Amino acid sequence: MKSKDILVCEELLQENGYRITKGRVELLMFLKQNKNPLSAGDIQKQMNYKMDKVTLYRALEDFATSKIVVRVNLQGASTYYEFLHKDHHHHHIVCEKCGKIEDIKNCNQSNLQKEVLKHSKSFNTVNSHSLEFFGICKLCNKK
Amino acid sequence: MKSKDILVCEELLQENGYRITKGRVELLMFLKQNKNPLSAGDIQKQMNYKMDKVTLYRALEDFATSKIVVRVNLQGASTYYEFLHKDHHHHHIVCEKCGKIEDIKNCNQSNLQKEVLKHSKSFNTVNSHSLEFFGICKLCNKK
DNA sequence: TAATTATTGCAATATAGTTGCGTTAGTGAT
DNA sequence: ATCACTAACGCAACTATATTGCAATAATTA
Repeated sequence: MKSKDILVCEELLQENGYRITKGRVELLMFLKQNKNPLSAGDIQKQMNYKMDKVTLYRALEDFATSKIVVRVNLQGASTYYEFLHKDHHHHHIVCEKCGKIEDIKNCNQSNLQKEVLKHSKSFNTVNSHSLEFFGICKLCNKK
Repeated sequence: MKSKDILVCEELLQENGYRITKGRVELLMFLKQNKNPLSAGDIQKQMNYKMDKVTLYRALEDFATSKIVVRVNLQGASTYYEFLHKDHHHHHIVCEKCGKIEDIKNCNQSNLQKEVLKHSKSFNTVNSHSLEFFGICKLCNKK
């Protein structure tokens, strides 16, 4: 019998018009179970199911377009990906020494975006925003 | 006689312990006069004074460390750089169609960062944050 | 002016992400 | 079940972004 997680992921794929392939189900499960944002490289290394990087990038691109996953821009070279748990909109704070990431949950999204529109001259639509904090975690500060 | 801009840039270099070289002065002037965040590629193409990309990256790295310039993470492959005009802390909204960038000035920085510390379990220091909005500008919306 | 060393440019390399294309395998219709 | 259609896949090659090592150059200090 299939686990609930598999079923949820398969449904997500179907709802968005994708085929239910082993690779995409595994990828979604992996992202869903991972609390932190992960780069494509992280995913390739850490996921048990192995897929070509091209396949991985194409799947991530599709998932981002369909808003199944969120792209996160932190400092550094690569883009990070995070499963989108609905009604859990959040941001991150990253430790500049050890890379630790914590979620920041209090973000009044619609207020923030309304404020922007109130002050903007040339924009009348805000689709998304990224908000990330950079600092030093308590552990690194002790050292 | 030297322009005021040159003098300001030379002073910035000196204050931060860098040598006053043609390249670094030209680069700082170029960034200072450019209102939008620019990628390393943009800078190489648009700046009259030509420098090797390695030299450029090393200068930008130094300037970011000394907080003479700010690194901006937008969507897309490259890091953007912006001259740091003191007391003009701001963020950006980027048009997802045409790439137009507008500054967003109302950001209560210290409030935002205090809020984060209030809610964070494992952090006690916030050094910086990035906040970028993505949407569609009025012109693109008309089309 | 000489000594010191930051800065520069070149070549090579690393890392992230993309494109083209032929093959494989889900899906929906028969 | 089988077939036709085409999304998804994997490989090779490629592009873009950024970094490292090293020898040459030039800004600064003594």
